Amino acid sequence: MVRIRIQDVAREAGVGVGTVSRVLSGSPRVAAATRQRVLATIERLGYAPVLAARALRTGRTHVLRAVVPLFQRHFYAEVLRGIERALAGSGYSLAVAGVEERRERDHWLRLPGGRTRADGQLIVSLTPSAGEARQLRTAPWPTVLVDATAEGLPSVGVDHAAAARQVVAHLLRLGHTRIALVDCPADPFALHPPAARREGYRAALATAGVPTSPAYELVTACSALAGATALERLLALPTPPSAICFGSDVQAVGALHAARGRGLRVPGDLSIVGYGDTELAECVGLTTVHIPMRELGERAATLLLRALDGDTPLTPCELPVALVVRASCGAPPVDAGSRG
Amino acid sequence: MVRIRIQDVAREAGVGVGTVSRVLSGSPRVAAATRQRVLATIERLGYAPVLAARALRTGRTHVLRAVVPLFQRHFYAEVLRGIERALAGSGYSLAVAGVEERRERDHWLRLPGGRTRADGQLIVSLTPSAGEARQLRTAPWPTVLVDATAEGLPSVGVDHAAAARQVVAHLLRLGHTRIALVDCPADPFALHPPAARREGYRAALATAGVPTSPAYELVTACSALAGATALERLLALPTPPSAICFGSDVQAVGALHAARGRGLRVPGDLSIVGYGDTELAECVGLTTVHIPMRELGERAATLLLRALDGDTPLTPCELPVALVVRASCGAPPVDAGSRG
DNA sequence: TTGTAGGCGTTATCAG
DNA sequence: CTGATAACGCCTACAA
Repeated sequence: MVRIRIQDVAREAGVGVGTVSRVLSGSPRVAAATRQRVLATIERLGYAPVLAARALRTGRTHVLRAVVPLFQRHFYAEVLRGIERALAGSGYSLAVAGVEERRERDHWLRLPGGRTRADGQLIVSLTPSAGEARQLRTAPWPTVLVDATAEGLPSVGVDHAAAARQVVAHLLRLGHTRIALVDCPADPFALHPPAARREGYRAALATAGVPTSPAYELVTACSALAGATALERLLALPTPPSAICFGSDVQAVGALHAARGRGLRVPGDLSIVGYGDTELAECVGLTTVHIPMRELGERAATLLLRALDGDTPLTPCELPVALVVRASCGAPPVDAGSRG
Repeated sequence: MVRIRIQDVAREAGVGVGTVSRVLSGSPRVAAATRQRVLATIERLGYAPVLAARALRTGRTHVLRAVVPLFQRHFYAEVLRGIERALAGSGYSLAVAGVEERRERDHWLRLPGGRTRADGQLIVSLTPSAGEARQLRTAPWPTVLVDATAEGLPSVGVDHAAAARQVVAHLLRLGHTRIALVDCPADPFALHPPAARREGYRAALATAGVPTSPAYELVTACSALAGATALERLLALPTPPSAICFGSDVQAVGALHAARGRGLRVPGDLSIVGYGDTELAECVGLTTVHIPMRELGERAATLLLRALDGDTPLTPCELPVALVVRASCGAPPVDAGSRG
């Protein structure tokens, strides 16, 4: 199996390499008959261009990179899927740079960044520092942030504050007043805990005139175990909450299971709300917030593609979230209501 | 921001490009002092080689491709993570080719295969046809199959038959005799339903002298809804099973939830076993089979790397599975046991 | 141990 | 409209 070069096609078709190249790039400056002949020869010989040569000559690799923290599996799996879909048929291929530790994160967010020179970059759930953002902004290739923002960089995300407000409003409507928040970091490497969700939570309570309490605000890891542990902590409080909003479905399901194991009825004795609307939530009937992960990826990739077409500047976009009401929330128990 | 070439480094360091290249490739034929000087210059100038040029020259792209069906999210997410880990620091980057439809599958399994010319390929959960396998075998670059097998191709997987035998043996030990199997296809594009799990299931029952029944063997989609639907079908049988083995955790959790919604106690009235041991299973206390997805990816990538080092031939490898006993299985209800 | 030159397969520029 | 030819940046003989 010998490799066929553009030269071979040219010789076989009785034309020059330039013509073959023009056919390949869809240039209009080729006679229809010639084009047909060249195309037929390409087909017959099974010619496929060597991308490295093309990349060397043009300076474009036709590779896009996605930098993804591999922790929140449900999230990144769906986002990647969306990206893939947007890229299908675009001529670009996707290089995935998985990030598990700080060193890797820094490596990929620092500019000259790594092995494969990509034509553009998608950064998922990772917040660049001011310095990193500046570098990214002045880089020769575009970067789009997904579920994160940074000064001057295009991004696609959702309004976590609004989402949290919706959740709390729903619980208030059901009659709850003792509502806790168990959050988890979106960016595992962020220096500060996630602020948006907490602000939405506080704002919704403030609007309703319900006092907040530090004891009702926890931040913990994004795992079922952490969710269960947080639940225990809250239940041990002198005045335990009658409803808990979690920062992720995994935590919520872990807590849900733990609560039932303790003999608590959900939603009878305790209401629980997740976040994300992953498959998990659907399986167990968890009320949650739908985060359009797939669309996030798809839109971000589309945006990046557009930037590559020279269609700058890019406008950041924010996708809507929606409360998904399932079976894990109800009215607070009567004894709890009286104490609230 | 101007691009720095190897030439610039050479000039700046007062050496020839050959020397710089030798330093880059770690050749021993460079004086220590010269190497130091070159290294320092590289650092100072922030030089990074243009991979396309290197690829063109050497014929190696240093890109590995993973062909992955994007359906079974839990599975592919973990496998990808394992692959990533194995590749970290290897100098190879990972191009992910997501497969959602038959056309895409065929595209990637057919040889000249697509945009990025990769140095090697990992195919996950997709079974090549005889013809495809032959082509892959004679290809100039190696392919490793993950959770699939094909004549003459190296693979890493698990023994699904043994896994199913373990599950059934466990249920038999608990006293069940009316054991159903709700399976799902591993390869979404396979022409035949998955055979290994079913064979293990049948073999275990046969060994125990328990008759099998076609009505107890279902194959359906890998979703919570499909699991719930299958449950309904089985419960509607004249003699419903007292235990159900599922082909995936998602199905099992869907069924678990549906069963409880129907007022059945699990494990009191019905025992349920999942498959995979995804996060899902842990969250809800599902007895299941641990499939080492991450290790699968890691081993496969390691194998591929070894092949790239010329360390052929590759020996297929099979990773062990293990039953994970949680709370979803118990003894059959007494009335059921008497009828079994 | 080091420098020099040729070529990897394409595309793009320039004459024709 | 088409054909020759010069880069693109790097690696690697080969010569020094």
